[in-house]
Amino acid sequence: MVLQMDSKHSAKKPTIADVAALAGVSVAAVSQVISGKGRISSWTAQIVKDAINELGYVRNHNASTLRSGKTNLIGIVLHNISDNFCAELLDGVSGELEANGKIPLFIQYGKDGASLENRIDLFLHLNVDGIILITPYDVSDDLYIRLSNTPTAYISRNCHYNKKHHIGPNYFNAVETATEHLIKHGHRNIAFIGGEKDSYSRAERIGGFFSALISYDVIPHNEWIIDCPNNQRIAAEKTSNLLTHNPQITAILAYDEMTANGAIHGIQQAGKSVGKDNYIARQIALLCLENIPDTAITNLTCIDFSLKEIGMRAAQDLIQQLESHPGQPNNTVPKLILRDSA
DNA sequence: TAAGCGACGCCATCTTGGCT
DNA sequence: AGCCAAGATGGCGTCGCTTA
Repeated sequence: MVLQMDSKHSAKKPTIADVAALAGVSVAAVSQVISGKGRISSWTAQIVKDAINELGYVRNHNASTLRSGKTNLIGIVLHNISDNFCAELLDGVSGELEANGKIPLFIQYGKDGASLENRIDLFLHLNVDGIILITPYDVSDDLYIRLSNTPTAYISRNCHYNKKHHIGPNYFNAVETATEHLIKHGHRNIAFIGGEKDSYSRAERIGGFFSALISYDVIPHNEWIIDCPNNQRIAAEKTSNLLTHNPQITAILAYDEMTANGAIHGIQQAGKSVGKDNYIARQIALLCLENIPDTAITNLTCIDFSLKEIGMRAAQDLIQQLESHPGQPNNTVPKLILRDSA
């Protein structure tokens, strides 16, 4: 019987009370040593630390959660971790959370909304302190209601900037900046290639494009705005066709990296080359509306949406909510990365 | 005034005891 | 036997008090 009790006792994890008993101090004193708060002499602190080492004591996270009401867990729900958009955002989000003592947990969901709601419910059952939702789409009103009692920051590709705690790439400003750059370098005949017709973010990009053209008194040509699926071959065909029938075009804005790569081939098929020199009428300036890393083979001028920075700002917004100082995340300013193509 | 301690509260889950 | 309310349990953080 005694042996059984001893065996059972030895298997039990040491608690703060065990540490206190071994150190000859109160539980409160041990707690203060562990947290670094309160007034404890260095002599007592050292005795407590020795007792902790001797027993192999580790603070019980569940008990700490019970007392403080905080888990320090932050649930990150994202669409697809292998997607560059999500990966870059996640880099910023997790870095900022860890720097503030939070534990990021992430989970991905499929395309169906039910799966997204299941993932969110899972985090709510885990009693996370807050949630960061990274989604390609705008969030439904039902989901907003479901998350209304949980501090949440939203990042999405197509976001409505008037919604609270919502941040995302500012496509309008990005394309406005890119178009201005081309106009300032003498281009008046600029085409826009790429994106699906029903895409919200494409509409936003075209809005920025038109805004820049109009503010510089450049006449927009609707027939030079070409939609295109995410397919390099089709982008090449459409670019070649456009340039063959409209030789006055001197610059192209490409929707994304795939479109830009297709456009390079299309420009060559039309008997021209990619470059900044629009005076000899044989070079087409090409500007990609998506960040292309320096390591890429092509040397394209492009727009950097600062996705890592967006992730950091969303995490900062969530931390402010947790500290009961809710603000509103400021959107990042897209940067133009100048290279050889435009 | 520094150092240390007791008591309380957190809250989901389990146990106990009383009642029908 | 079944149900329900009340109490106990787990480990920890912190307020406010006591002691030297």
